[in-house]
Amino acid sequence: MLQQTTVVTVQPYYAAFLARWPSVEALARARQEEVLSAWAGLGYYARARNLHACAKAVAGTHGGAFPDTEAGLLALPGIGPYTAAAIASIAHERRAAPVDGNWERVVARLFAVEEALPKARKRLRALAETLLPDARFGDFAQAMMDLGATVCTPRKPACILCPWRADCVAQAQGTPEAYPVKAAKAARPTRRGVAFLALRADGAVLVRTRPEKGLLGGMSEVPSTPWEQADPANPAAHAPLKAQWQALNATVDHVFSHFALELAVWRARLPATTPAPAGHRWVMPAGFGAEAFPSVMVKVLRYID
DNA sequence: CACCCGTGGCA
DNA sequence: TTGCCAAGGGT
Repeated sequence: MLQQTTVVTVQPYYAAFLARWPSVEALARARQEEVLSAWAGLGYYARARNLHACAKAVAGTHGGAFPDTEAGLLALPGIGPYTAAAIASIAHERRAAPVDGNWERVVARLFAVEEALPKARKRLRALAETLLPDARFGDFAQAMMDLGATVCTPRKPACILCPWRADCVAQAQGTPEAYPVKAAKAARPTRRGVAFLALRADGAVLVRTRPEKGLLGGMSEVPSTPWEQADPANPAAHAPLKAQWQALNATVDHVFSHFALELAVWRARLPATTPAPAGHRWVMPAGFGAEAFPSVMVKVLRYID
């Protein structure tokens, strides 16, 4: 959960997950829809699918115990170099360097690495390994992350408090904030679409499940046109059913990792007897909690009134 | 290797 | 308001 996500954001989700699935076996037995609905709002939903797959792998082929080596951990779904090293060092007290964004920043400043991220990643990792102590690997891993989070911060680092002040090349240069150097980011394009809010007389809303992979994979959504650079040419052609669609005087704005979305909302009211088209289902608001609505869809659903 | 993949808080 | 940033991983 903490991959690219802050502790404050993760906290309530983590507590809810442990309460609902107290063991790896329990999580392995869960259905993916349950896991995704419990993850809804956290983002990067492939993590939820991978976590579930990981639980199944550990419960099934490892007899319920996690591997205790970096290589063994790395073979599990959702566990990459960082997480494998984090578990190996913190849980198993093995000599490993979980190089996260904090480590990268600390190391980049210590050695005044001029190469820009993300290309510098391999170099930073190699430099990080040279810092590893001969004992207390778990403590060291967490100390590095906490040093980056509280002292060697992205802006206004508290160098005066840093135990490595005397060894830090960037500090000696007087420009610690100049590191790590980062490559220019590509501009974030805007995509547009129309969302179709079909409301049945009994209060049910028409919903479908997104494809298993890709953006918001496996999550629930209100049907919509494709999201593309240009305004949708003929939105009605993508409507899930024939109805008196009313274009609302409002748009939903949402920012994803690599594009911004402007979603117009069209709404229609239908008789309580209206059947759900193929691939769709009617869901009462009381059932929304069991759905895996990503944040953008929560915004769309505000226009139910 | 480059790109894809969410969300919310904060300066 | 805009951009940055957060305990990265998969393909």
